[in-house]
Amino acid sequence: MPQTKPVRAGEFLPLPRAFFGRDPRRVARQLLGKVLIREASGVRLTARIVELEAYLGEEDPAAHAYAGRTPRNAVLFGPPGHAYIYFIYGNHYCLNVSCELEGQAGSILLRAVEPVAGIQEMAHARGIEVHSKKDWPKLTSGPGRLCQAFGITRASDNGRDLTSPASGLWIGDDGLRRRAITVTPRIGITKAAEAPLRYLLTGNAFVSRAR
DNA sequence: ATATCGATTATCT
DNA sequence: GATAATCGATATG
Repeated sequence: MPQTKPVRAGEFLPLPRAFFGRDPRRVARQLLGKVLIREASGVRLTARIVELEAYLGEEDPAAHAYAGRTPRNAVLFGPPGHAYIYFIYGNHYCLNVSCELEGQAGSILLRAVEPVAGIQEMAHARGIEVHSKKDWPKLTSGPGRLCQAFGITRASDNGRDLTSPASGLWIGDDGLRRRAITVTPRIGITKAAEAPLRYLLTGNAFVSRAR
């Protein structure tokens, strides 16, 4: 679903529901280069999506939906384009976007974004100081980091509609034409660890590093 | 530069 | 009781 309508600088168009109502592998590729937007109390944070992973639902042993629908993963079984947020390792939140048609439970894990606007607000939320651009990757390079930078928690944001600017957390298109994509195995998992389902912008300095 | 480890809780066995 | 789609600190080369 390529962007055709021109967009003014700093302006974003929301993505239609149908954008997310497809195979997570296709959605993942098309989501690279799009922009995550948070608008709360008059402040706007934006960051470009540079790394993500596809999870294939009930057929994917690494997916939270593998064991079927539970209270925790219910959002994944609902309509596409919504935020599924989970808490991990007793410390961190991670943000997913639900994909595929209702009843199927595919999703995309956002692993890294490149800060565009609201740098100081992100630094404050992360509890760190950024003195120059070389510090920016510490803000949002990693699934836990980007959630902290954007103030995303399960309590505040699970189930949010990411296609709607009114929700205060959404994904927009500014018309940028992305460059090449690199595909690798997913990071940090033990089941189905070899499947090539991690997608990143080739050469981008804000992707998370393998641990 | 890489390696190892502790934090801290929801979820599952 | 064990594990987990992580991170930051510390140790070591």
